[in-house]
Amino acid sequence: MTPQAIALAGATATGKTTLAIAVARRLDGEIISFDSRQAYRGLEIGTAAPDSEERAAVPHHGVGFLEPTERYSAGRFARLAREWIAGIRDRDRTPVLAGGTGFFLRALLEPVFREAPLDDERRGALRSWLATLDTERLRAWASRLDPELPRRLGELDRQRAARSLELSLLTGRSLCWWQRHSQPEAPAIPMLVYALALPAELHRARIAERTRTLVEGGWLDEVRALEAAGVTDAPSFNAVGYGEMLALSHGELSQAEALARINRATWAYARRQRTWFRHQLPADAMRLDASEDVGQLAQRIAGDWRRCQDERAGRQRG
RNA sequence: GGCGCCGUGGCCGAGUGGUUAGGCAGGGGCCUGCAAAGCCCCGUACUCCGGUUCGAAUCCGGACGGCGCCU
Repeated sequence: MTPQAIALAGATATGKTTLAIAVARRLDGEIISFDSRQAYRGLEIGTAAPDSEERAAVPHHGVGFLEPTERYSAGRFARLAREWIAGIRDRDRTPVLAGGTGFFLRALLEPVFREAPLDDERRGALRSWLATLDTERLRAWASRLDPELPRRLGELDRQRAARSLELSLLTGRSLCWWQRHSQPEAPAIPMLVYALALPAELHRARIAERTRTLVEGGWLDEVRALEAAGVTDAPSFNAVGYGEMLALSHGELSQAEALARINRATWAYARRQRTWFRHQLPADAMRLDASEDVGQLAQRIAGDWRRCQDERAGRQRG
């Protein structure tokens, strides 16, 4: 299957943005971010989203386009990304996906099932009601209506229990039923997938450096603007570090303490990403050492891509 | 030199004769529409040496180390 796009997956602070731009430059590409927080307008600084210079150099999609109060999800991302990819290919350019939200990337590689249309109001009402129940209750109820799920996942956490309940209650079919019987929402998109990884010690150093850079880049002002806009309880605001920066702004934390906490939280997040990319990527994903020279990495990726495209051209001729 | 206090896993820190304290840090893992989210799992430590006791991190003695005060 000829790949239709390139995907660069990597944990925070692993150099995806820079590499993506280097690759896009070589292949006349456009970048699609699969990052659940860089998508928000007004959180670009603290999420280390590509800056205006980078975005001027290469067209970007999926960055800074959502209101902080909006909800993003794997399904929504996948629908948007399919359009972006189609558009880029229509323009005879190369889609270069880059990001750290592995779950979003998967929604393209192994599309989620097509769900019966749910009434947003009923769904919202149900969610708020479920939010009031304690975890034990949710878990027991979800397991009763969807007994296969706990067998597969082990003891359910409340987020998954609530999701399962939402489907059982609103559609009369369990999550597992849908997964088995419903068609994928769209065909899978074949991609050349690369996983960027850094040795742990270096990775930690990069994270500390990144935190410092973000603060120097005006993170505090960004957080104050969000507070002034009254969105500190919006879905976007639980991005790493924003709570700490708010506390710093209020004088509840010293700058040193805030930075230390943010580093810890970022590392905890990076660890989860490392685990995801270690086990959840397609088996043919290629591993890259992100400490190598960006130019050489980009060179190699561009070479792989051209080879794939040439093979297709060859097949078509022959 | 004398007197007093203290000595718990990487760190903090409970525990005063017989249950895995706990927190932080660290590591591993899960993941089908909230994913920068939500979860799960992992360390038998008590400075050392003797003694008392059926049994000691917990009591007694000594050594060593730290802190404080005194001369």
